[in-house]
Amino acid sequence: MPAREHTGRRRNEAARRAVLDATSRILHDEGPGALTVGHIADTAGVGRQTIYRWWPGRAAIVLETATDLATREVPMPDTGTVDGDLRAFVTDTFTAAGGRARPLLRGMVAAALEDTDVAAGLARFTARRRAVLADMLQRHDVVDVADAAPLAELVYGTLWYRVLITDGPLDADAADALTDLLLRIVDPQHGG
Amino acid sequence: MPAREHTGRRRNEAARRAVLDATSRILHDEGPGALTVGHIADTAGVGRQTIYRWWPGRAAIVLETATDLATREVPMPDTGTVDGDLRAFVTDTFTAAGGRARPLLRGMVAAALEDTDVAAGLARFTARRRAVLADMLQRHDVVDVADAAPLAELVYGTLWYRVLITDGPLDADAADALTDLLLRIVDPQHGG
Amino acid sequence: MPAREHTGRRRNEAARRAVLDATSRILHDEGPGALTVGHIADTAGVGRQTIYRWWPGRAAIVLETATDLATREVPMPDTGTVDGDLRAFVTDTFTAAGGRARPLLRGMVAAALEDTDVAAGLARFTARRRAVLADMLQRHDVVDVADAAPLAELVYGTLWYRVLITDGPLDADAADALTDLLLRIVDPQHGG
Amino acid sequence: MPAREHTGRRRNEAARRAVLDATSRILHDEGPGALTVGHIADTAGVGRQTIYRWWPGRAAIVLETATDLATREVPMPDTGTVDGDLRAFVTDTFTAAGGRARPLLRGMVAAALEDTDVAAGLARFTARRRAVLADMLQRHDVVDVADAAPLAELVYGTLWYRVLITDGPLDADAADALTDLLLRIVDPQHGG
DNA sequence: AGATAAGCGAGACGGTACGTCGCGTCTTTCA
DNA sequence: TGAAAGACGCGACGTACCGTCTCGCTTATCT
Repeated sequence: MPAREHTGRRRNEAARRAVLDATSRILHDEGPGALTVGHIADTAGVGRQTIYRWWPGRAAIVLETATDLATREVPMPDTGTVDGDLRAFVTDTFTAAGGRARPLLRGMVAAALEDTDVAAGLARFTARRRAVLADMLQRHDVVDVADAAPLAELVYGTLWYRVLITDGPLDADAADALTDLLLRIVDPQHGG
Repeated sequence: MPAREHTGRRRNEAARRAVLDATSRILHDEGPGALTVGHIADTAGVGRQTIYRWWPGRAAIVLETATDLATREVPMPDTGTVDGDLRAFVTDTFTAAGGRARPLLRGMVAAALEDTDVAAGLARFTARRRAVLADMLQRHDVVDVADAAPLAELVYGTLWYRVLITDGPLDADAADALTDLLLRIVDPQHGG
Repeated sequence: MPAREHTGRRRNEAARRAVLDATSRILHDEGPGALTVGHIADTAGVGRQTIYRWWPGRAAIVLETATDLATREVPMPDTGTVDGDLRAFVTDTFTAAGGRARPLLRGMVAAALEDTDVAAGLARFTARRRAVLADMLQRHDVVDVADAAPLAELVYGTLWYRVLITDGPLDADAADALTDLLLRIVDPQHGG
Repeated sequence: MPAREHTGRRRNEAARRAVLDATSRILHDEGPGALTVGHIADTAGVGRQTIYRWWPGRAAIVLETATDLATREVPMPDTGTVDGDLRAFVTDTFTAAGGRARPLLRGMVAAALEDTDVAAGLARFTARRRAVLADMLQRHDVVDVADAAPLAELVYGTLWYRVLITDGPLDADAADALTDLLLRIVDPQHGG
């Protein structure tokens, strides 16, 4: 009586999900030190070889786990104003990153720091996120095209800084405070 | 004729320096993957036990190496204007972090991500750096007390984001661009 | 092209043999001081973990090596007389122990002296050897049952004494001399 | 307040005794695995360097400890008969070796097996003991000169065999049994 | 329908780094 | 000035993971 149906000579999608879930769960519950390939395999109920068949190593698993999760979190807001859109986006982003995803983000950077391929993947992933935010900003004429990218970098710089360095708060209040600050760049009268 | 004088029953300061230097050199020349305790010991010409006698593990060595180095880099500027002081400080900080110290900073975060004690040390270290910058900003009346800390966080957030995530530029130009952006918060007319 | 065929998830018997052979060779060629687990592993072309997977430590390897070897050395003689059988057995035993096996026997005792489990194994091994000799003696009526065991002990006592303490000769002459002495116990007229 | 008076520039005899006593006590109470130079030094209340000033290493300490002890144990009997003298000598020797000295003897062989100098010392020591017994036997005309040495070897062979291999009994009964056996060699009528 | 092929859980394998322990040497400090 | 204290360079210990491999099985696809 197998715990998971065999799929014969086709890749077993359930096994893939089990690996990603196990990775996420281990990082959250037991910390990054417990994230070994063997432990992932055992937790997922999967053979180690199955992991190496589909991922080049532990780092790649973390990257895929994190990107899989992060992509389907932050929707694109449309409130009609820069203020509203930016505030909504930053709030969504911060609360997502500050919650259950936080250990995953930390794990992703740890993986990137010891694997250049993963570092490249992380760079690509974050570039995509910044582009989304920059696009949103440019929809509003008040923001110069030249300003959009730097502003996006300030948002994500603050986010990662708190995730990685200070373990600082990433909630609605933090998002509001940062939004206020950024709006004083976008619209100088704002902070008046 | 020993390569290094014994100091009898006192800690050998030369051995400590050799370990920190070896750590810095390995991170810079061979990358983080080569930073094993055994390799540090060999490079420093030191027994492994000597390392474990004084440091709890590899992570702690990296932390000490980085803090040792980083503390004696950025001097306190005094040009008389916010613009001048901030620009000078950010430029010094960025060029320091963007040069030889970059692999060390990356190593420090890698170490912090796998050791809570080191994470606390890193948090303390970075808090000290932010405080220095915030103090500087507050010397100028144009900056509200409440604004100083957030501004400092934007500076270091950007710095670490580029070091860790995007491997982005950290030079005088990058410092200028960021300074311009921040001055639009400090002094709304500036960006006018 | 691997130097040794993998056997998948079954124990690799070739690796086991390589370890035992390496142990024997090291003890003989380089002495007991060179018998470290790492050196055995390197000589056998085996990972250290493979050794620890199957043996609790160096001592157990030596025990297995020695018993493996010693068991298939001394055949059971059958000349028809006590004199002939005893002489043949002692000669075979002495020449075996006095030749290439000598460093192995010394190593086995060294191992037993630092590991109680190995000591028990050694006791069992030697008891078996004594029993073989005692059985042989009892096949001849001239020897009382009560005498067989003590006589066997005299043989092996002498053997081990020379191996461990005096490094004395263990050859055909030594075997003859001891046999003569023992026969004066078995058959008082003999020495007359 | 030192536990032991310093003696200035002369060797401190009390320290030597403390080391030998500590060695004996550790071997007896904690087993051979606990016999490290550091532990001897601590137990003796002596600096490690003091040990290395007077002994070449751990093995030499064990050798000296054991010879020191063993030499002043077995007196020379004189009952007037071979039977009486031999029985008394073997009994004294066995009970001495079978009691508190047993771990010391085992330690001495362990030391000899890893140090050729100690092995030579042990060979010398045991040769001396055999000579004492052989001399005693030769005082009685019934024993041929040629027989004395082999007989002595049988006695000590049995002793060490039980100490090192079988952990067999070494008491008055064991001594009696062996003596009876040997007397059948010395005097063929004896075993009638 | 039987043969074949690929994925799977399992676990042994050759390696490498870990952190600890003991060795024998060295210098300082104390009495 | 000998001895305690203890740091040092060295190297073996036993453990934990890594990434590779073979095994014995299951299921889908191809003849």
